[in-house]
Amino acid sequence: MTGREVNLEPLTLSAVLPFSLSSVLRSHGWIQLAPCDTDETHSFLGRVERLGSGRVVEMLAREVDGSVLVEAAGALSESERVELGCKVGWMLGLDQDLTSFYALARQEPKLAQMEGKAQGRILRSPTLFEDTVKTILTTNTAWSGTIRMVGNLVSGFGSPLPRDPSRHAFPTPGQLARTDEETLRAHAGLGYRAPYVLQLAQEVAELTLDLESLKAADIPTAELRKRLLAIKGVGDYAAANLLMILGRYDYIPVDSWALKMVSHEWYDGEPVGRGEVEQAFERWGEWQGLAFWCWDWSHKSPG
DNA sequence: GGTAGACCTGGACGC
DNA sequence: GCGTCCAGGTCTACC
Repeated sequence: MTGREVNLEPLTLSAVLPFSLSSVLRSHGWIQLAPCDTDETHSFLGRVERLGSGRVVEMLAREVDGSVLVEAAGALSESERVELGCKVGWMLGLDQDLTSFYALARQEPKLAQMEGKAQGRILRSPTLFEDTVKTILTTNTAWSGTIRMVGNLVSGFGSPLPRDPSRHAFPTPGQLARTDEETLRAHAGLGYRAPYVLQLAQEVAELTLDLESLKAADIPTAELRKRLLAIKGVGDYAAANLLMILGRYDYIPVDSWALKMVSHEWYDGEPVGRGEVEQAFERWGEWQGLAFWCWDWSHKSPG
């Protein structure tokens, strides 16, 4: 990221401690997906963001003395500043309090490092819509495929940054809803996932699906999971992944990587199934997804 | 409720 | 360079 013109009116956000920006950015691969941006040391979160007004801005968040400083290129109105602050606060989980989990994690050598490193927050997108699309695009493909598909969506359908039209924001539901299945399938390279993404975008754009309300829905995790599973293209793995993003850790996103890790951790590399993964973390109850996610695995997977 | 096959793409591999 | 095989979750049809 070069030639960044970030200035004017920085916004300071406080976080529930302990907090580490680099720990959040390293929490999973989302930071590698467009339109997010960082450096090798994960010292900042950069992003091209489309605000509610339709204005597209370049934002940058840094950690300064345990707080988060948010800057945008160009002056923002007060409402735009509030919106940007809310988005960054949600993305970084600044109000998440993991105190009770850390108390349990201290007793487990494989998790004891978490509190000291301020681990446990999982990087989110500003909207659950974006996270759902990205999660669908992680299924049944290699990570390189996910990067490619998300990149195609952003560059092909997202609003361009005025001062650098080669960079784009993540497309809104309306922008994706206006395209068609064949374009998503062939040109964006989504393959069979195209109808899933298109249907999701159309339902959100037409307000028949209120995804964002699930962020604060005061309902049991099992009910929340049911609603996520009702989305075409979202199965057990994707639902568990989205629940983790929503701060619900009752389910484990069991994918092929999870099976491999558990196999090497407890079964001498012998093949295991979903049951063995769930059994391994059952004792963590409402925190099992987070314990799984942050586990210090003995088997180090390449990449 | 469980299972098999199809879906789509990129990468690895053999020729 | 080309063809084949495989990995990766979810959906649908079927039992």
